[in-house]
Amino acid sequence: MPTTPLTLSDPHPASAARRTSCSSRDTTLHLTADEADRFAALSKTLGHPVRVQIVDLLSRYGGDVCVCDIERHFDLTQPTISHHLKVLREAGLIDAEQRGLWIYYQLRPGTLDGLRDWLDHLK
Amino acid sequence: MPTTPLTLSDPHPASAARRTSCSSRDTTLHLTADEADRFAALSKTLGHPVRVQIVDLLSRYGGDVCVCDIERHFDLTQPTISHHLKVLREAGLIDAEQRGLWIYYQLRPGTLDGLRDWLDHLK
DNA sequence: TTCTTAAATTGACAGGTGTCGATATTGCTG
DNA sequence: CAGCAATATCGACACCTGTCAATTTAAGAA
Repeated sequence: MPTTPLTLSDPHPASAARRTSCSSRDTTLHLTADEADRFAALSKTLGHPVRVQIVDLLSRYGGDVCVCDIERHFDLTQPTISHHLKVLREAGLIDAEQRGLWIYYQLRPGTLDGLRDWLDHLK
Repeated sequence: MPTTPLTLSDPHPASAARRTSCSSRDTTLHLTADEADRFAALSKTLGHPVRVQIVDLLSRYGGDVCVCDIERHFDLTQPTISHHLKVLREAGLIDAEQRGLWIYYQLRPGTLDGLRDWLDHLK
């Protein structure tokens, strides 16, 4: 029987003076789960180069941009572009408006504000 | 035989005055493929709430944070946290430094600058 | 009403992602 | 050296993603 009991349950015993110790800082999370989920979802939406280009295009050409003006820039089929637009729409980043046969897209203002602010204040 | 030939090949004929037309703006992409790829890759890396929290934690606690101080905040197994750290490492967002048995992580400065600037100048 | 065109939807498929349990690696300690 | 503790890696598996061809939907135009 050992004279000193095994302290298997405590990974950072203050009593273990011999140990170099990992300093074990008393960190706490400062983002809520909801904030982290939201930032992650928005980031994921921007996680494809075609969607990055579409967002950039809509940003630069302000008003409304027709789907056919988006499609022409990419070497992808029409359903694939339509899929990326749907991903952006469902994330709340862009809005669609139908005029006649055509559908125009525009950036929805404000959606990226939270993510942008978080990135701006990092480090 | 029709007197007016079918113009199947031209989706936006200037001659079709009767047509409302989608205005067909002369848009061009302003991001290079490399920039879009880079922003997308970084965004993808931030596309998981656990990685968002890890980045935020490392940002707030400046210096070095031990893996065990990261793990305690999540209800996930050690290999899963290790996986997320690897994803962040391989994207160049964080750096690891071993001291004794422990491994300390820190945010690598500058990696997110391009993405941040892009977001800042959107719209 | 029928035709045409723009865009969305569907279904399929290959490849990627997140998670875990099990195992390996590495460094300290006795 | 042997044992232990912190972290990484491996292998498996369910689920998600990007892409395309085929089809559908919806809005003019004839």
